[in-house]
Amino acid sequence: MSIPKTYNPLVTEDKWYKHWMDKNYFNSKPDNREAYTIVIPPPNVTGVLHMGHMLNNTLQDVMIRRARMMGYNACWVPGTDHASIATEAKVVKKLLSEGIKKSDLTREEFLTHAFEWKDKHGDIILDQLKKLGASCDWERTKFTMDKEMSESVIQVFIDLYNKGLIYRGIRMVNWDPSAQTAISDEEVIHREVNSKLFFISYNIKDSDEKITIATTRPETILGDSAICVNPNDERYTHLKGKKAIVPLINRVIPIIFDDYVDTEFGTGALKITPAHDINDYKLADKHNLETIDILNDDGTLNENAQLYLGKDRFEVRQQIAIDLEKSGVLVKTEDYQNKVGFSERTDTVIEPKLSMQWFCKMGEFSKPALENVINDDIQFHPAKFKNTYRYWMENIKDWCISRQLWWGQQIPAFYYQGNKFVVAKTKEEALILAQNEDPNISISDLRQDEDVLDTWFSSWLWPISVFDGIRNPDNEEINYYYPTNDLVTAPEILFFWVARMIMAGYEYKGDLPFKNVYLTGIVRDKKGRKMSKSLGNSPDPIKLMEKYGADGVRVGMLLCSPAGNDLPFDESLCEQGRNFANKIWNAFRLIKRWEVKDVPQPDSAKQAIIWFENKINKTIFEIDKSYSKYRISEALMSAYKLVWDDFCSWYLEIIKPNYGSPIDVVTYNNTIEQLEKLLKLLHPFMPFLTEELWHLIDDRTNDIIISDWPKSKKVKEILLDDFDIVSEVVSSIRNFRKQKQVSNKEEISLLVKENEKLCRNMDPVICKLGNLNSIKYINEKENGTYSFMVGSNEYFIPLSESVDIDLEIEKLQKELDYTLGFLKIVKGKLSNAKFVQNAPSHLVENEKNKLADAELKIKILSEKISSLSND
RNA sequence: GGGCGAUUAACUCAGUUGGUUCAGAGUGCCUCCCUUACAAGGAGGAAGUCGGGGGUUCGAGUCCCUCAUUGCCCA
Repeated sequence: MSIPKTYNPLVTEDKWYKHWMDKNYFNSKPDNREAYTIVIPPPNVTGVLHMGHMLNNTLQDVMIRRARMMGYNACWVPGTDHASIATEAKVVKKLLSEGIKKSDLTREEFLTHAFEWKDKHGDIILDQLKKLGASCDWERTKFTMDKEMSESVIQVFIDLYNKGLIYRGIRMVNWDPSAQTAISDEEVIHREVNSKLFFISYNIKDSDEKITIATTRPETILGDSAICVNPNDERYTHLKGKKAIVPLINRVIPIIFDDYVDTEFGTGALKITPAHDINDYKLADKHNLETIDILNDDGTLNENAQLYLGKDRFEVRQQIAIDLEKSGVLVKTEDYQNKVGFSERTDTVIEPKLSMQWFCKMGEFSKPALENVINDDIQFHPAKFKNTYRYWMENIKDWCISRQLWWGQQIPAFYYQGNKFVVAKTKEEALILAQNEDPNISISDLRQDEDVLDTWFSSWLWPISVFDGIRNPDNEEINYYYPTNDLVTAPEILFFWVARMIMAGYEYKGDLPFKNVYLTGIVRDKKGRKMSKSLGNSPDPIKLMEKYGADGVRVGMLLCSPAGNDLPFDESLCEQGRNFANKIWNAFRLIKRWEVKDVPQPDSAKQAIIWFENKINKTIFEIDKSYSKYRISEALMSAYKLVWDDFCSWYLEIIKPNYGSPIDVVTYNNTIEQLEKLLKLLHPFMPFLTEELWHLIDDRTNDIIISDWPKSKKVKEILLDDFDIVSEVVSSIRNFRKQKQVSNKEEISLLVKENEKLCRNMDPVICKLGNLNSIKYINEKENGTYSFMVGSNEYFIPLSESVDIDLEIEKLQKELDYTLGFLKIVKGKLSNAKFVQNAPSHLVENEKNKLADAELKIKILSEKISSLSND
């Protein structure tokens, strides 16, 4: 059989993914095994796969594949969310390009278009995940607007309303004039921008005096209902009881006093615009001021503003500055940096706006949600996020859950007789409730709330609703799969989503939704910028996978991604991943090309097997430990080094038969056994390559994806230590060959003066790797040789040519100096009475051993130097 | 402004309850080698005052204080 020199992932990946699907390995059904469950953080239906998804889903796939191999009933539930704002915006835009305006459509017509769009584009991202190798149970794929998912959402809304946890109220909300909807605090991104501070003077009524205020939003003076100063500010105390006149529109407003005002900022006089600033609103409430809303929903000015009717707020900001200047009331402008809120979805400047919205009370929910994270019932990895979480939970505010959109679950509130309303699942049920209030009401009097619910109001139920645990709280699936095990997500949505799922979990299941939360880093480019579509600095994951193979990209992503730390992505990481795949491929090629014969097993091979079995056992132990601490990149690195360094560079080199010679059966079989273990350890990271090799090793029907995860056995540490000495001896021999330009092909011999006990079992290994014809043990040092030391033992290689004595002495002197320095430190410790008294006895003992070793070594080195000097 | 982190080699990061030769890994860099699995490779090598300063301790990368720099969250 001829095997290509380089591994070609393209031909194997699709083949094996299809095979796994055909065998239905990803599918899970409740049985008597223990469940291991992950629910995917549902990507946005409008999304295409980006590097963040790659990282996130690779991690989930690693966890789920390992769990599957460990014998759990592994279930990874995939799906998407409906992303109301983003999707609606996309659909509106698409319709507009076809000449259709949203306002010309009925709600039903619009939703038909939206679902058409979803059917066409909504699953792109899920198909892309298949390329990555994601072993999701695709039969369970959910969408947050599926019928049963929506029913769960509505049921929860009604339930919370009936419990008094959902209410309707006028509040200052974050208004997105572009999407024309309210959004939650969490969807507002505050950014520092360069703006201007406008100083505007207001006349005082019945006086020649003026009062000057400073604002970054001059257009809002049209909505002013007071000017506020600090009662302790002596500049203004005489204005008590006076009124000011708003420039341009000449509205008369009171001057009020409140110590909220910072005397240092601006002029110390603050204009109050209750309808458009949250702090002003609070002051207005306190001082009973009028509220004048000057903005339309699209961000243009309305008739309350009196001027600039129908013009956009930013246009007005420019114009009003000119007009104020003309009127001589613009005192000055200053450059100013301030933070401005932008919509996460549309990147439009958010306007604080008073409006009637639906809110969900958070106070009660936050208690168990906080407590169970603090006490580690739910563990965060890394734990540092507990602090951030605690802070948020302790300062939590009610959640604005209504959105002025069509794409989403319509709020099940039915109005009648103006603002009276009832909350019910259907209009028919609502009618019964309404008739309790007023028997004369007919169904045609009922009008359903136009708004939909926030998308997060769907996704906070995700771990429950994907198993239908809201509608059927005691069904077999929810009882089996819930609580789920691990959640992998980005810290950015810790509050949006993770916190709220925890709340919903305790509310609706009385239990945590997941036991562990693994928070990934943010994928950044080389310059440290977050990868984003708008910056265009993100590589296309699909192209990366075509170039380096899915396995290569998976490894590349994981190599440098410790939990919670940002990942400065570089394509070279994927290259490293691809190279690793190729390395394993070639190790296999080497083994496979050997001719296997019933010949005696060389001692070197026998020893190598004993050593490598120990090494692999120790590494399995370490890998399992890393997994248990969610240090996935550490687990990968352990496996990487085990394969590359220990298996390829050491083990295979030892057992490799001479060119053209056959290998003995025992060694061969053992090597295959070890290789299979390695492939299993690698499978979660590199599913495609490992499945391919698994079947190239042997034509078999069982697959590696469902094979048993290797179990670590007891490790004989002493064997590993002995091998460390061997590798040091071999390295020294290689150095010798390099320095003296002695070819590897030329056999040499080695003499050993054993000053401290040496394990000789491994000598055949040294002979093999060093290409030695013999190792002889001697009692006296040999002159005229190249020499080196490992520990306190001396090694000599006889030379045909003469030795550079000065160089040898220099080398020895260097080592002697180092050892003397070391001795000094050890002696210092031991002569310190307090150390000897206070330190644990094993440490003192250790220092004594170090002292003895160092003294022996110094003695040997000194002798060598003096004998060389005398020659 | 309030809160929480971070600072260890050129880069990205480990370093557990303070205690072995503890200053590490991977990448990169430098030297040599197209040797018979792999140049997508092999064999070697250099590289850090653990951000600065103070303190606790027999002992500090690790604990405390302080300063500097920097990131994130909230207002």
